[in-house]
Amino acid sequence: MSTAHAKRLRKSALDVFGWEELRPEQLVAMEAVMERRDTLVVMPTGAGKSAVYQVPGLLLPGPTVVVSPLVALQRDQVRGLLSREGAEAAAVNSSQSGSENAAVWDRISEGDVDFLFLAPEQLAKDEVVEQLAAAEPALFVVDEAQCVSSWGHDFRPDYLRLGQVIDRLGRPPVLALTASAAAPVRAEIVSRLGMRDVHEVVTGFDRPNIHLEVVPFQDAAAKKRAVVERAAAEPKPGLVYAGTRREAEEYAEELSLLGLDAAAYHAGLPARERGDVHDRFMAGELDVVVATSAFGMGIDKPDVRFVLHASVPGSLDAYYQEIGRAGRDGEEARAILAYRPQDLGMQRFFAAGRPDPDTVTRVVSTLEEHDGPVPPTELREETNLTASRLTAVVNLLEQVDAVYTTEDGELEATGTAGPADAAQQAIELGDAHQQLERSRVDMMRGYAEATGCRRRFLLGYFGQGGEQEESCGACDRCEAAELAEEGGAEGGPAVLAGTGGPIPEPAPSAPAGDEHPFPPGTLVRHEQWGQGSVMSEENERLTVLFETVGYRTLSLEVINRNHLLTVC
DNA sequence: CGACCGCCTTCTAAAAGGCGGTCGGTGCATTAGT
Repeated sequence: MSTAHAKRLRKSALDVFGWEELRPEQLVAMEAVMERRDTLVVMPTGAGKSAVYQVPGLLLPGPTVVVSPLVALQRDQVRGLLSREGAEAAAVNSSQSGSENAAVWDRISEGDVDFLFLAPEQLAKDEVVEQLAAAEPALFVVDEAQCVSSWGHDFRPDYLRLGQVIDRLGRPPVLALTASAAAPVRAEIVSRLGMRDVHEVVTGFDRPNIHLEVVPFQDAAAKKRAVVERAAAEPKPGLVYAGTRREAEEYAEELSLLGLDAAAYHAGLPARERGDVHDRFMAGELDVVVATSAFGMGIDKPDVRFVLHASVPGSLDAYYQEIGRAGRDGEEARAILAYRPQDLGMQRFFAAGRPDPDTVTRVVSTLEEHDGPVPPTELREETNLTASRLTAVVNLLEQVDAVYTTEDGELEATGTAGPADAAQQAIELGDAHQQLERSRVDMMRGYAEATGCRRRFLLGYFGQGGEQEESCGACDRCEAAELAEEGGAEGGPAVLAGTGGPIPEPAPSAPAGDEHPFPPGTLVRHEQWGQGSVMSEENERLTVLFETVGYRTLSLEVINRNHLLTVC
């Protein structure tokens, strides 16, 4: 049966897209889609993720809906498909006029569109969901699915509502695609989208051609000098990630003064300028782009030689995504993190974004005043909140069953708990999420301050710790360890540029005595923190992701002495 | 959480330090007003 699918898939891949061969993971994922299974695909960019929906999308009867986070990305995706003979694609978004969007809906009702691209905010509109339901989509794709977890909670809360949209569309098969997602992120994608009996296709995370390095600093000015010097010295082209818009502009300015073709990129720039920087970088006309986190999604430039972080990002997920833009061509590339512990402060601040208790209480009491369902727009006026802030609160209330959404997208209090209790529970849920986000910042710190192999730490975080050798040979820590071995006991654990910085502990000499029953991947239970899974081990310490409190690092010695963990 | 800005004070003068307030990252869509 699956071979029949495989044959049709291969034929369509060749006829329409001109692909002679499909990779085994692509084919496995496509077959799952053809069998109408919910499917989660985690593949590095450049591995042909889009093909996983493009090929089946043409074979399945009915349109394929693709949720895509950026309008600019949608335009490229539509254009790419239209260049294929026999593939009809369109988008509905606010960059097009009302009549243009109306024309797309006409084409859809006539069965003339194979692929429709939408942002989640479009799907928050009742009439959009109705028109879509009438077209009976054959497949619901969530592209860049890590956005569900990373943006859904505050920034773009409509991502958390896609599960309900899928319900209202009659639950077509769901295909979620992402380039990187640690286990808890994958679990959140699956649960938020309401995916069932999920077929997961996860390829390896390792990018062995990317050399990993962290350079510690205490002094801000010293870090800045070093970043400029390093960006100037590394082979080009490269990407520098700055923590703020202002820093991005300052670095770009300094690099330009050194005679480099450098440009800043952030969301505060005029759209024209952003497009211009993007195009020049892609065309190879720029040596360095200095950007905030705004730069990256949809960028697939093969020859980026280095990604230099002038400021530490807020999670290893974000860090991995950003360094993953280096060395797509498989040639040598470098990921360098200029690390100041103080820079974590801003990330902790960002991680604190949760609805404040007063707002939650206000929404609850306004809902209670109505004797039935309320349209969200009306609620927005009454509470005087922006759409995204209101949605973030409603998402929390819905999770604690204080609110539910009717068939036509209106909101109603369930009344199962009193208003005060409902608000309290929602606030606690918001706090729990905040705690998790902070623990992710701590994991980023763990990487930056790791004394053992960086790659091992990174892969451990993504749940592949067990498959990795002790030493990768392509990170600063492994190189330092080799040096120390060659030169006897002298030399220390690392040769560090910069001034000062936390003195790293000596590399663990780890005799044979580090046997224990908790290899990465083990499910464990802690008396206080409940169930969790072991993410990584380093330096006689285990990092465990607990379902309720996030990441925690525990010393093996203490675990053993106090019997803290039991294997589930 | 930490950096930065502007204001005030300070061993009656100019510069320096303390203090409080503000800001910091991602984008969709929509609206008001040329």
